[in-house]
Amino acid sequence: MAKGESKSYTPAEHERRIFKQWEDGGYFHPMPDDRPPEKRFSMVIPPPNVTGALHLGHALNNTLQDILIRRKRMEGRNTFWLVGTDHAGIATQATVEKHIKKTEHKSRHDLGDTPEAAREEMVRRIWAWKEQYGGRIVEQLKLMGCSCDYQRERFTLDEGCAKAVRETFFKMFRDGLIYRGKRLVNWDTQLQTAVADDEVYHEQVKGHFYHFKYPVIDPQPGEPTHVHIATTRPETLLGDTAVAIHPEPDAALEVAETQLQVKLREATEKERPAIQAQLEDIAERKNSLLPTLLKLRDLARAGRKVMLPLVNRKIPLILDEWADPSLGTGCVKITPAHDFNDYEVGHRHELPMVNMLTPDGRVNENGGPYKGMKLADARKKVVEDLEQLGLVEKIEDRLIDLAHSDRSNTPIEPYLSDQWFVKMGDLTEEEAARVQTPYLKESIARARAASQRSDEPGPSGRAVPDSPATLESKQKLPGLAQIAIDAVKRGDFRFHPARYEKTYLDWLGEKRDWCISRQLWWGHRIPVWKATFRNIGGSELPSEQRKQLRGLVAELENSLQELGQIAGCQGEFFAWIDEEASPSFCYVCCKSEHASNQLEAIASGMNRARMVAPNQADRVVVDAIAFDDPRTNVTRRIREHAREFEQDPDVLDTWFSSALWPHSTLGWPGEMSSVYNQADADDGRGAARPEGRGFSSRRPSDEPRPSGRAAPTKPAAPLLDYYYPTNVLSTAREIITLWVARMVITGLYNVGEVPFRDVVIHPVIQDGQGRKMSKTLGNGVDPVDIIEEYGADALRYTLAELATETQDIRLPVKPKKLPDGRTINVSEKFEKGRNFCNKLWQASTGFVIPNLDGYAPKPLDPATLGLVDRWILSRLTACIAQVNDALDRYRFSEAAGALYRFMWDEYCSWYIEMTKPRLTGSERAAAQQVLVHVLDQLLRLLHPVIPFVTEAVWAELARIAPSRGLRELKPAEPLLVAAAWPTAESALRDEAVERQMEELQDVIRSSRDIRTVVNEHRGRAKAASLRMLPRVVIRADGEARRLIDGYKDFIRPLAGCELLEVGPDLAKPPGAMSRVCGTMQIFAPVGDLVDLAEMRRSDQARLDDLRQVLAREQARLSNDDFVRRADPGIVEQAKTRAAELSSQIQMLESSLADLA
RNA sequence: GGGCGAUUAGCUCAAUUGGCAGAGCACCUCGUUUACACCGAGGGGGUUACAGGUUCGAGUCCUGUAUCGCCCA
Repeated sequence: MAKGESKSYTPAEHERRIFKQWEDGGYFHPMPDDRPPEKRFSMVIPPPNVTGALHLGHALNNTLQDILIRRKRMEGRNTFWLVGTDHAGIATQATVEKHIKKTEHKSRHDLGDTPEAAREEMVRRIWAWKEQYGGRIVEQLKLMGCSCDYQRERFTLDEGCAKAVRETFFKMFRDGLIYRGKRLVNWDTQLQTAVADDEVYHEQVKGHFYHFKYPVIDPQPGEPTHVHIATTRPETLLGDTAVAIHPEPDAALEVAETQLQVKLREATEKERPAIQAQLEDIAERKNSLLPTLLKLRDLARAGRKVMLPLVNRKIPLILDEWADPSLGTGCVKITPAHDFNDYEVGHRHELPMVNMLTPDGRVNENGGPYKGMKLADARKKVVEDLEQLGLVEKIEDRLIDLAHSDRSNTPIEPYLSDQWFVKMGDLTEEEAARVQTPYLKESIARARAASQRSDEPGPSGRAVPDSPATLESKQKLPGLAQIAIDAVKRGDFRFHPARYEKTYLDWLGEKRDWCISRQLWWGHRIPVWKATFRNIGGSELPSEQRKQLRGLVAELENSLQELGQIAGCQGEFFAWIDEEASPSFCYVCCKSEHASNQLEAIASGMNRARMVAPNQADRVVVDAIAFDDPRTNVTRRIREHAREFEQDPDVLDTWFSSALWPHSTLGWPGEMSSVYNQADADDGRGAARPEGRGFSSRRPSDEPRPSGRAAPTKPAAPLLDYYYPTNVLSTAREIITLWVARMVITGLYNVGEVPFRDVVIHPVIQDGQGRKMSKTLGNGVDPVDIIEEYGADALRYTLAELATETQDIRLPVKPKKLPDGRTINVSEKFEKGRNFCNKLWQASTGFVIPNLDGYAPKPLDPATLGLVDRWILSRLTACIAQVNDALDRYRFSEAAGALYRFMWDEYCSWYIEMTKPRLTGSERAAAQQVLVHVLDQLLRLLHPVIPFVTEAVWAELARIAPSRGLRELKPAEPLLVAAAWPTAESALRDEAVERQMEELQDVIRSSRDIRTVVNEHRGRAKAASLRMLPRVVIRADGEARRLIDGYKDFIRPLAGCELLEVGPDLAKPPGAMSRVCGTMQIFAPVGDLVDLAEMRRSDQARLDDLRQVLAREQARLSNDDFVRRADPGIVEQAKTRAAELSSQIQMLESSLADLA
């Protein structure tokens, strides 16, 4: 670029080209090598939803990760950042379903003639959708400059993940950690699936509060004839199995009253009326309601029942504290199958659970005459019918907090259904005995050993051998939640900021079982087959038959193992029966898809067309032996035991595969050389093999794998071996529970080691009003828009600077209309990033590079350099240390701030400015060399944050200054992405030089200040403003004098004065304004330039300020306590300061005196 | 209901072990000077939400209140 020609930095001209250079250079695609563990660095990306797009939160998170990994790469580590996407079960399926509904007016069930065909077609459609939109995420990451290994991109539904999912499921199933149970779940009647709590949102809707009466059966004289209940969901009456009354309504009311009175005493004026009203309500209840409640309580004690109207079922009155006498009617209808609280009550009282709902939201056969009606219709009809019977007391309007499905926006119904769960809680001895997985098994053994030790009285004497607590703790053996709790308590990994450890521990401490089944089609299908026995059934099982049943399961299991042996999937079947719950069938879990295919073949009646063997050799084996070979008869025997095989239709919760992400993506299940769980690998024995097709939601178009038998042992997993555990996981706090905790669990369980060392929780970006960014509010910012408007580096810099340790950050958003008519959301905040990049670009390509004519670096000793050079080297050293320290502590904002201040304030505003005059003199060569060296180091430091512009400048600089350094000259690396990270050379830090520089800066600033004040007044007087003060006189002595004298020539242009005089006892010129810098006094004669009376006012104000500060300091010093008790250093500081101030005040006073 | 966080300049946020409350934007004045107007020089702007307490000294530690937000029920 020609000198004098200036051009702003234009990101679009550089970014794509530079990114391609990085990728082509293979810098993001590492290979395991011989670097030791401390010279490696790995991360896995939190996989975004494959059909979604990156939002600003992703941009923030990925910026932070990229900063970390780029620095580590420059430090010479072997760095690996795994990238990929999540199949996001329900979100993706719902999106595609919505799309099909809109374009074809079909539901997913209409996509095929048979349910199976519809399912296959739907899955095909989702895959097609994924192909179309799934690439978007990766594209966006590349636009941002993220240095992920794009060649190793993964997907939670790919083969490797499928394999890991099956392996994990199988192990957990075998260990007894996965079970099937009836539970109340959030049911989405539209999508017909259970949805997780985090997929539910609550909204206030207008509804009614219905008051009904249920008749008491055979009321005696004096007894109530009815119980009064109130509900917002009348139709659930059909599923009522009890009515609850508080066991001590009188006492409960007393307690409530006392509490309110206490509250009233402490209440503010504003709160009083509400509390008063509540108190009156209780008093009223004591009169009117309590007598009835007491009678009902007695009826309940006597085991009396009420008649449930409409369906005419006799249901008991029960005593339970859930019925609060200070609320509603004091009695509560109990519908255990359709209400979460009632469910708990139902369990406490062992009530029957009557489900009255079909999966699509209609009344089922338990609803008698209402069968087949939609819930809304049933509600109307139930109320009408009760009216007819005279059982409706009143109907009130009321706002109801109603749960809605995030995915379909329909109201959630609590629904009792069969689901698969992972057991998270502690284990009993019996349960622990089933565990074979090494890590868990050893944890159990350790806990057992520890509890035995604690039987002996400890040093605290607190462990009493026979106390109930000890007995209880002895029985508690660690389950999955506990091992993850222990890991963080041991310090196996750390949260940043540390406070989030509490979130993690609190959640895990609840040890709530994890519902892993989803009634969806998009996901990993649950690898379990239900085998229904012949000739066995009924829930009441005589002991004789029970024995027979066990024999049957054992035989089935044996036959299956035999089949496994023949078909090459030995040890890959596991049969389990819950005799109590399901005596007519057992579950068979398949470890591989190949094993599952064997069952499928048997299930489909030996339909050979459906057989899928991994290769021809297997096909022959299976055909020949499993079906026809009279020597074994194994399939015949299996079919003799089981009347029917049916694969579980559900898929797994997406988080199940996400939980495995850090190890499944690195090649688990495969063998590590330093493997922890060798035993487990042996246990798997059998032939692990590449799978034929994706196990679940399989892609019909998938090519069969090349044939050929796999090695007889588990494949090696070099990535796992080399990169696991990863170093850092960076994510948002809302998924500490959903994801982080579960990754720790599976990492320990499967690999025997936590998946990461540091968990970085970044803040949430909100809009300017503190609201979440969302589509509905239209306040979201698209990172791609920001990249187009300001450049990727601007986006990254701004986000990095925002990333403090707080939990929310606000980003004021405003819409902007583009020339093409689109309106996008932008934020002025990004201008700071853009300006920052431009400043760097201008300084480098506009000043440094054009001034390098004759650049000829030679080894030099920094100690021989002048003040300015030594100063910038000292500041550079400080900056390197600050950035290192900040990044080591994951303080991204601090690092960004340190870089900003160094680049802008120190390098540009001072160093470059002070270097300008030196470029013409004898210092030219050294100035050029230091100028280049500091820029070189600065580019390296900035690269992780703003990789594009730094790489662009790097290339420009290399053309004219390929060799750089101070003591030692080195050729610049070809690309900055792989250049060495700077080291802070403590020898270059020179605080004396920094202090001297501060004095110079002070003098310069004072002079500029005078000039500005003068110009302001000249402006008002309509006089032309001055670029330079004609004369500045500095009264200085000793060190200060020598300093100023030595640098006079470049102080003058910076200070903006034409003539500069320095001396120990220079006379104050007449009509001069003055400033004080340390021990120096600065005078600028301005009598000819401006009205002195005005100047006097300006100086007077300054003097007053100083006097105030001095007064404060003196007050402090005259306080005995301060002088006696404060840190001596602090007192000394205050004394010095006071002395300085008073001498400065004196100087100013004297100069002010003759300014008139 | 439980937990966590925030409240500092008009806005968005810093402030290390308690020791002189700062930055960017916006605003005001001046300036197109030889890298940069996406710029430079200078300036104004603060009862650190409120009420107590500990301390020689509190934005910082403790207690309480208010408001806002998030997470979990």
